[in-house]
Amino acid sequence: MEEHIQDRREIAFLHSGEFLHGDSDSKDHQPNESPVERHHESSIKEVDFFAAKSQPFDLGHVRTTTIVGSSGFNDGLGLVNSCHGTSSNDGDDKTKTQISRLKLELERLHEENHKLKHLLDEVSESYNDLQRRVLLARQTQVEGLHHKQHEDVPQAGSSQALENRRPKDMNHETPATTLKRRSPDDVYGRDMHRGSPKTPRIDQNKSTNHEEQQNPHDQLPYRKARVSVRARSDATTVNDGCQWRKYGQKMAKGNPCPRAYYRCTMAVGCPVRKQVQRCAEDTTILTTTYEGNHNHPLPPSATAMAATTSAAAAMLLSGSSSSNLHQTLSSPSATSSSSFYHNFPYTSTIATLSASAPFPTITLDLTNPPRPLQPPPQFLSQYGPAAFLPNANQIRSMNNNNQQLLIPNLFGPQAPPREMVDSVRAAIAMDPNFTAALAAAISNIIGGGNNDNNNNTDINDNKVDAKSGGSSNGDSPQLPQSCTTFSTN
DNA sequence: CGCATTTGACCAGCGC
DNA sequence: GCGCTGGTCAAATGCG
Repeated sequence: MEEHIQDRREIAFLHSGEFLHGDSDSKDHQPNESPVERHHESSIKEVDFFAAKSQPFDLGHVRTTTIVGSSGFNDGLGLVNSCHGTSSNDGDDKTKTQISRLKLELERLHEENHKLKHLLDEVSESYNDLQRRVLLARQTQVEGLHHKQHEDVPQAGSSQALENRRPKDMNHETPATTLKRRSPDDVYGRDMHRGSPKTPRIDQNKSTNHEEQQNPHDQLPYRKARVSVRARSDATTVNDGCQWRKYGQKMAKGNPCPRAYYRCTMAVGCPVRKQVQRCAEDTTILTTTYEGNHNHPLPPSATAMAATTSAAAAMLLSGSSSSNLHQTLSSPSATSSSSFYHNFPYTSTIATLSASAPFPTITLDLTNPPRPLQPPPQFLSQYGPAAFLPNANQIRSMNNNNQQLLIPNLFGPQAPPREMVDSVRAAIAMDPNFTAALAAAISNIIGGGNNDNNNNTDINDNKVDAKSGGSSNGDSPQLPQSCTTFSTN
């Protein structure tokens, strides 16, 4: 992708004829350099190349071509005819000169692109950091509000009870990479010390706590929410564009199928983990539960789903319990939202979060066939047609013990992740509290180089693109946990 | 030989 | 306190 842009840019440059104007755009890089110096440098470049390529030509020839080349004409081949008294060999050499100039320009442009890429990375990083702070501020604000509103009437078993638990977890429990016990930093530390003598865990916990006290940002409950994806697959795991390493397997209670534990190995210390388990009732259904946030650039095939699940997790963590969501959806006072939800086919059956669930979990059910429906005009204009492609299904509540908040079957099993992204984004958009999360997701897609082609093809070719570091999700700590990737098999 | 997977042991949280 | 369960570790094993 980036190569394409680079090539296009270079081709455009060549077509523009600007390369014949000496180093016209080298001003950008060396603003303090005088025109004389630039011209001189241009000549030197040519002389050096010539010296290397063809010795017999004298400097006068070279200077002549340099002057002509700098004069502004944009027909390189015309140079041969315009030179008096030159032989056909001279013409060939001058053509070679032009080619060499082009090559030099290409090299310079490659270099420039590299610099720009680096600059873009820095900007993205700053942007992500800022975004994370905004999310943190919003989250803190919302949680403080909820605590004030409900501290007199704590309701066990309600989603609010779960909400109230969160600050406690934030302060006294590590964000637990291992879903409970450990922080991402802890994991990183362990990985870094792999092979060294095992240290007592209590010491590790101490150091972790110390780090958390020093870094309040690390206390974000980034690992408190999970995103589950239910999809039909015969493979042992879904192909989500990331590289995973299995580190454990357990027999879970109430399910004859073992649960496998994977950790992301695309980067050292990446805290993202996933659990894969087949459904007991229907073994063709594979449930993949993601948790954590990638701390490394993602391949293009992984970016879309990462944004989706990040947004979903952000929805859970932004202070919006499912009850709030329910309220938002059903409230007549919710102007645009309610009007939208009257047309939204799967909003009426959103399940509620229960305190029985150890973590707020949002489930994307991809197992049911799609059902055609008509999007409301305002939705189309706001979110685009992709958000309402005819693969959206009605929400269904799962009657399992986890009492998960369910996003309904939004997509068919072979639906492109982009559609998933858009649909989930649309669902999330309905709660005002999700704005920050939504912004994070959208910016992730836009800024992360999300491209539809990649996503759409990757979902079909079923190949892990783990080695390609193309699109950059950037360091995405701004996104709440459960930043994941996914594509169906 | 290096890396990934397997698998039994271990640990922490939770309910009784 | 005890047992159950979920989750992780790490040595053993398999594979290319």
